[in-house]
Amino acid sequence: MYKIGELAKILSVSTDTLRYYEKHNLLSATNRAENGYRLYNNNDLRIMHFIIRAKGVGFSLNEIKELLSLKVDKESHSCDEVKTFTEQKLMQVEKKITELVRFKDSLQLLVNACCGGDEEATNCSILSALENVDAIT
Amino acid sequence: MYKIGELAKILSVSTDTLRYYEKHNLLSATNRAENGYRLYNNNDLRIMHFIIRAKGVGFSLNEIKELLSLKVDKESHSCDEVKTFTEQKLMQVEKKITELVRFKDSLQLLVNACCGGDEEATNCSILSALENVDAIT
DNA sequence: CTTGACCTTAGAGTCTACTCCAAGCTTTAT
DNA sequence: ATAAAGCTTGGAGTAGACTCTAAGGTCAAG
Repeated sequence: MYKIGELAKILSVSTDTLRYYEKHNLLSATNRAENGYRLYNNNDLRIMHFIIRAKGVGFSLNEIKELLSLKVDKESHSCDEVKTFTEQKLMQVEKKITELVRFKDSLQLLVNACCGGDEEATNCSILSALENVDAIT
Repeated sequence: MYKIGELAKILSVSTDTLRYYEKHNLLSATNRAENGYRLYNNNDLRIMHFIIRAKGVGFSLNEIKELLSLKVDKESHSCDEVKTFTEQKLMQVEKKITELVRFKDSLQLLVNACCGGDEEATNCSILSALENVDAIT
């Protein structure tokens, strides 16, 4: 069990952020100590890792909340509903991956083309690198 | 040459957004008509595509501005400086790709594992899917 | 047994990235 | 020729995601 400050340190986020996420129903501490302190367990840690990763690749907290609430059970969502929603997200993620790979290629091109040789290149920007990638695509 | 409204339509953004980017030095229209209207060309269009893509995969406008200003020339940055900066970004992008692939695997797992069979799964969440992926990683 | 670090809540403040509004000029359609 | 649509600027307003402040309770170390 981690106190809020301990979890925050492990994750390199602020305690305020953790309380903010709780307030907005992304993650609440599994239980509380008798003194009222929040107590987080390893599952909470895992969820936070997920949130941080998802945020890093461009998902909003609302989207992340939706993803976290994805559960197949009789009361809430049917299997088909979850499947449809998830497949949509899957397509989004695949698109992001494609774009990142393209992005990566541009950067790689910039490093190689502009700084590969001995002499200094004088007119070498991310945009001219992108131009080439766009031409290929 | 596109007027601001035309470019906005092509890109599915608002004219306000284009003016906002100009104000914050991400992209200014290449020239102006005699009446003062902004006129954008295909290069501007290309830059906007880059901005939109970069934003979609989690880069902030400031980071994007930095990327766009990457140019190798004597006055501003040396080849080595650009190379170092770009390689850092490259690592960031590679990390994002790894995370997205992992993310994708989780979602795939959710679709397959929870909705593959005929009967309804009752305890099937993105988190249990993630648990498996984490176990592999 | 008190000092300092850490915890609580409630609420205010900040930064980013838009988004909207007002007042006025230009262009296009009827 | 006049109205609607689109452009200009400057500035205000908003949503999302924190971040900070105040006022107070808890706990380990000296």
